[in-house]
Amino acid sequence: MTEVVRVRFAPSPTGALHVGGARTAIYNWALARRTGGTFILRIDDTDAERSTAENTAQILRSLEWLGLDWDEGPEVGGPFGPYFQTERADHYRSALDRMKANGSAYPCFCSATELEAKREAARSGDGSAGYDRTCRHLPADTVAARIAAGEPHVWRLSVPEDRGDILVDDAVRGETTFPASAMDDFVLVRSDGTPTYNFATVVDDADMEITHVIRGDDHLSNTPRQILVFEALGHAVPRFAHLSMIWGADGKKLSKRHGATSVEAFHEEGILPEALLNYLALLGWSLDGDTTIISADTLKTSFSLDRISKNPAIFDPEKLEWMNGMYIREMPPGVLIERMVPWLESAGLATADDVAARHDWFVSLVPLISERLKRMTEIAPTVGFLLTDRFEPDPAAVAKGLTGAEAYRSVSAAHAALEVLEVWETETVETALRALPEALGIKPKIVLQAVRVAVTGSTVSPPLFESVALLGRDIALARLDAASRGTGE
RNA sequence: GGCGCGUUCGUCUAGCGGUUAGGACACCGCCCUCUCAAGGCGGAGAUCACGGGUUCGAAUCCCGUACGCGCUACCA
Repeated sequence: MTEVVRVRFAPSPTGALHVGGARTAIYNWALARRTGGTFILRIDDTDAERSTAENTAQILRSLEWLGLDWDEGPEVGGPFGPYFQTERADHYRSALDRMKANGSAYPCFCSATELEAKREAARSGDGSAGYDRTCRHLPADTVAARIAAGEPHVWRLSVPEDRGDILVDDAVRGETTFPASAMDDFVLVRSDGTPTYNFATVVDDADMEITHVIRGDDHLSNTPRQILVFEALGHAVPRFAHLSMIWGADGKKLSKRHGATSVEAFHEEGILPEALLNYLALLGWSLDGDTTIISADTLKTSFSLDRISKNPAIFDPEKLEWMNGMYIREMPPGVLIERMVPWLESAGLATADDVAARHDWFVSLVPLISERLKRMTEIAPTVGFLLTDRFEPDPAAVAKGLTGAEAYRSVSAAHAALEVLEVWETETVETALRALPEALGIKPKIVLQAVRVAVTGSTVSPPLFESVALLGRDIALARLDAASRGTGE
């Protein structure tokens, strides 16, 4: 049986796309891509209070940034639209009509205070189902009269009396059964006519012919209820896969306290989309237990539901950062240069035109810095001394490496040695500077650190000789001269 | 309270009856070295939550306990 896979990611636009949602999206997308199926994006915007168009737009941007393209949904449309729940009222209405017709839904006139009391009673009693089904067996004419009179009412699911325990066959958890007795006649449609979550998602999943529901763990307990709705609708039940939660380092729900949690925030903090994708994919799924660097292409060919782990995972920013560094290091120079541009621009160090104009210069810069970067935000600080027109040595660095008689002698000797170079490139610079310590009778580390601080303004920098070469004769000499006189440039 | 899920190095995980319990991040040491990194080599780190079973043999199968989490809403 070769069934066409149709999966969906259904975020609620009540906030930005956070890492938990992103991982859910990744798994859905990966399964669709690996199986040649369809990845659907649906916006669960039924919470009118908190849903905003801005959030929706941001979620779409985050998904795109991660490289998760959807086949049906906002902006691309598709044959099963609309893809915003708020635009699907007629679908919920007709689904309810079908359920009214087959007797699987009934109106309930109980007031909020009555329900509260019933809940109390149920909970202090044997703990079984919540609602006591008061309105389930109301005479038909009574019901008709009360509705005609405009009495407020909700519509509830009529859980079949003869329904046995409900089996959820979950791709990650295996088979779990829920006693039918624990299922109450929950609300499908509110008194204002809007559908509840458990109703709307099932109607949508059924209408959109979703075959696999991959979502957060928090929905596992809702699944038997949803299965009941699928059955009432006479629709086949999709396959489920419930993902464990992602926690913060303290084992608590991930929140701002733990640093960045939204995809957008990681972007702003210099994390690469391929690194986030890789890290998140591996947080709860494994290719083989040994491989840690996994590309989107690998995901597309090798992702499978049966290698998703059951246990909750703690989000580890350090590993993400390490991974990000890996991706930066392995990136071809030309590509890294392109990716650097926005960061250079926002730091005011260079424009795209500058980079294009000195392309070769930037290409030779890449190997000097790429193995020193963990985040794109570190680019500006590490190359700033090469590009800035307002060179300001770090006072602490000066105090440490450019203070005292030996340091000053080193710097002026360096100036003298470099000044006479006929060819200004890494090799000649290196030869000239390496000869200094012996000539001056000063330890190499002292000499070179003094030159480093003078030229880069810091005790920590890319390789010195290369840096001096890239900086160019005029600027390098000017900085050495300034340093030897203890003034600014 | 009821129902459900989860529990392997600090962290992410491999493992699916017989392994010296493997890998990765982080950590420590050494090498490399002009700083910082990167890289190489090595190390420490897991009584597989606990207690009972089943079995010749259990991290792996069964039962229970503890702890954590979720659902139990006219939230999603």
